[in-house]
Amino acid sequence: MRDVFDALAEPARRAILDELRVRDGRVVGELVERLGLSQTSVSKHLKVLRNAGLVTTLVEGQQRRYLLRPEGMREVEDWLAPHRAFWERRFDDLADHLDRTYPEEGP
Amino acid sequence: MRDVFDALAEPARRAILDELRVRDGRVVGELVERLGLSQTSVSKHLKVLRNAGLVTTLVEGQQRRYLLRPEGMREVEDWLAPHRAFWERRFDDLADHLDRTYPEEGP
DNA sequence: AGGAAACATGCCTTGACGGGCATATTCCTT
DNA sequence: AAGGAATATGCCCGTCAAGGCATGTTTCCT
Repeated sequence: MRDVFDALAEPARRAILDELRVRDGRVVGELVERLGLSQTSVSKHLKVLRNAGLVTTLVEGQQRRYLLRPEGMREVEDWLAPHRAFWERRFDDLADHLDRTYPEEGP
Repeated sequence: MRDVFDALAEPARRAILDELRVRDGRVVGELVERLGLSQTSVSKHLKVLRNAGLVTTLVEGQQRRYLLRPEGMREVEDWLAPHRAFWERRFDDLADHLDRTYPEEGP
């Protein structure tokens, strides 16, 4: 079972997530058509996304509807949050520096 | 040249970034010691991180100091932002639902 | 100058991943 | 029951990444 970061490393998988974000609850066929990938590929990528906890499946007769699972992003968010804090502080420092260097002005 | 998501997929590389976040500007030897990885491995991971734009090198004599490059995370943030918007909306919806289902109460 | 320190890099091997094809599975239709 | 639709999965193959080892490169020290 691979983790979330691993799942997000693949462009096709991010594309699938984007597609679901625009319209959640698509069935495999729709994704295949919209992304121009093979059905095999899409199914496999969906499996990875499911194992990573990023999507859920809803069985509907012979088709399966895929839904985003927001909690799946939690792990990413948790890792990213401290880093965001770090870099925002850095940008603030830069802004301060610029303010002191070019008071009341832009560079 | 691999992209940021690819770079972040490797646990060792995230560990390096964490290490730099705690104390920015470490030299390779420090990272090797603190992470318990081989020097070869660390150097290679640093190369990937540099190519991804996540760190910069500062040459200091025979050692090289590595610094976080916050702008590198931009790509991740840009991709993530719409998704965060999505899942926060979902959580709000869930909260609303709970509020209507258990008014003035917790479940 | 000679040697050690601190990193980087080339080579090799192993393992994992993604793609495609064929096939299995499940369900619907008639 | 039979056939077809919608997905999943097993297998094979090519590619690529990660780890380890040895070696190269640059810089410092004496």
